[in-house]
Amino acid sequence: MTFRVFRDSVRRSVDAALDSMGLRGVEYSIEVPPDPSLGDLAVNAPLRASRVLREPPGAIAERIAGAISESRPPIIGRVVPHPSGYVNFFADAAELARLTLRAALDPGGWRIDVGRGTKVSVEHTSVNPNKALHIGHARNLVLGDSLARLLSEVGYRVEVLNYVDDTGVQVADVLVGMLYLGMPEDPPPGKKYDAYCGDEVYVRVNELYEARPELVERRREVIAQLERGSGPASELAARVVPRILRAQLETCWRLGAKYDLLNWESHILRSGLWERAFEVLREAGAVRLVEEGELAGCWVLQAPEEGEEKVLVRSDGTTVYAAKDIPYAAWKLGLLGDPFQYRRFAKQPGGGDLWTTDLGGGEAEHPTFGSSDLAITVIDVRQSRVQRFVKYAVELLGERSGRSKRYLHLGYEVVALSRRTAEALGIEVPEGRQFVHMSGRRGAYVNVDDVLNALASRAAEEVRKRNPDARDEWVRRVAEAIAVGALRYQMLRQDPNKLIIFDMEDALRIEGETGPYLQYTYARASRILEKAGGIPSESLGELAALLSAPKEVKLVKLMSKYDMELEEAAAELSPKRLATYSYELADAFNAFYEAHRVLQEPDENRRLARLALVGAFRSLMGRLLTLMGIEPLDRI
RNA sequence: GGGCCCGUAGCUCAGCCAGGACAGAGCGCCGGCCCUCUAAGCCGGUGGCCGUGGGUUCGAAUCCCACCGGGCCCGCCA
Repeated sequence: MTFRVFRDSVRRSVDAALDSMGLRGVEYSIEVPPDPSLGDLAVNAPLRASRVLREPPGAIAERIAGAISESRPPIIGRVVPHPSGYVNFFADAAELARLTLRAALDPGGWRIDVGRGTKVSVEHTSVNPNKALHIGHARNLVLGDSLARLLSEVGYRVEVLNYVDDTGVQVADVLVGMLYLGMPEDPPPGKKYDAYCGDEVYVRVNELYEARPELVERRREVIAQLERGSGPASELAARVVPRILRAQLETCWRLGAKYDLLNWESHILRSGLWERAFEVLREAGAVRLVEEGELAGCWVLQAPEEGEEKVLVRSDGTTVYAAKDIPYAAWKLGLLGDPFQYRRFAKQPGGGDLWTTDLGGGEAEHPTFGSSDLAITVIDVRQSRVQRFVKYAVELLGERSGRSKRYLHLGYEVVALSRRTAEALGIEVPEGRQFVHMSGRRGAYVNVDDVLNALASRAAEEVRKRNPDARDEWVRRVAEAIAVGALRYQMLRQDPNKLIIFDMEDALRIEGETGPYLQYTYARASRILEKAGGIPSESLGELAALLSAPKEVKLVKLMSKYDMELEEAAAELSPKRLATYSYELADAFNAFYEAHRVLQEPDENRRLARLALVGAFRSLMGRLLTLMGIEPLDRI
């Protein structure tokens, strides 16, 4: 409500000026000038108008500026025509500061509601329950969790889902190892259960398939039992899978993620949802039985482009993997009713229950799940093709039921390992390649827990250096928060459609554009406020006018764009923007911090004004960090 | 063969969707700054025919086309 006020005022003033010059209807854009010394906003109307008027842009700029200067609202300061054909506008610094400080310091202020209660489900993480999370999964989790936080902040009702593929090949591999190869169900002492199953059992079993082909047959039987839900493999799975899942969740929670509900593939398989979806798709003519050719006997989905088709039901009557995604997506949007019961699965750190679907007797009282207006699925780009079919199918189901429902695949590129890091792990890197893809089956990956542990011990050194007398418990806790901040920021700042080449040495950096830099800056602000004993709450208006030094003004301006930045980030489903904006803010704060004293400022009013500025910064940075799932720390 | 994504400073990346005023950060490298608000910081310097070639436009890193280089996807696997 602050920079936006300025921008809207500029738009109104320019419209009025154009009107008075007989130029109504000239299209122009409002931009940010390349150099702040030119102005805070620039309008290119003169360039556009010069085509119509056949007059040099510079001259038109002068006329427009003249027309505006006469009567302008207080938020608009100077209006400066530029010979290049722009009219530049300066916000009135005092007015902008007043509005910004007030909004930022008001705990209930700056509420944004573009979601208006629209229900959105965000599915993320969804790691096969047979191994520990590797850093690729971390990218998924961080993207999804940050997006969920962001959407919730701007007024959407968000439901976070985590899909558990408990009937797939990957789980079956682990069960094969335990059932037929004598691998113990319990891990060796000190080994986390998900890491044990993934690093040892899963990898070993996959090594053996080639030498012992009969194991592949065993696996087939295991999968059949899992789908049916009976037999010795199924009984073993009932113990092993939840145990792995809980170990994975420890890592997820460690990273700050929260979920509302676990959706189990086995439940979806037995829910009858697929049969219902299939029925509707067939009636709609989207699915057809192929009569001849290679695909004879298969039911295929025809979509979304001409000639593209995807087999959903094999000629032997079994369904393919993609056919499980469709009923799940339909459930998310409430298109086929709700066949599930629900019960509590776990208590999450920081409060809040994690629920799970159930097919045999849930709890009588439970929140309403599913039935979202928009379903967002966070999965890597390799799934794009399948996701297009899912989107097509489920949106078709929506149309058939006369409801407007949307399905969105939020894709992102995978995380690969740098040559240096891969070689350090003993992974062979082909000549000429700068990176290598991770592979769970081959054991070629970097676990999230290991990265966090390395980061935490690195951070602990630094924290200890600065706080020699602090309690170990405090140092440990702060170092952990810094480790999470570092990893989350790294995963967030990169554009989702760019491959991340993970390098361990690089990842352990906590200087420069990193999460810890933001946390450090936040702590600086916190300490000033702590020592000052509080923020002035009165006469903010007069105090704000004292913030006239360039570095103060620059910081205020950046902060004044908070709501616009959030809305933009939400509209683009781009939590990355939060990372970029936060870094700019921290940068501006540090520049201010180095240039001006706060506590030692001799002029009392100026001191109070700066305190208010620091308080406003701390408040906004704290909110941004929280949205990114990075813990704001008052002291580090 | 078809489709999607990436190519900007030695390295890692912003900026591109909604085209404009000298192309920005971080890391690295060189040189400065702790006089009690945390130097995980700050200031200055170094460094780029924005992959190539066409086109559209008064104007292109940004839009369109072609090409080159790299990645991914195209299974009755999951």
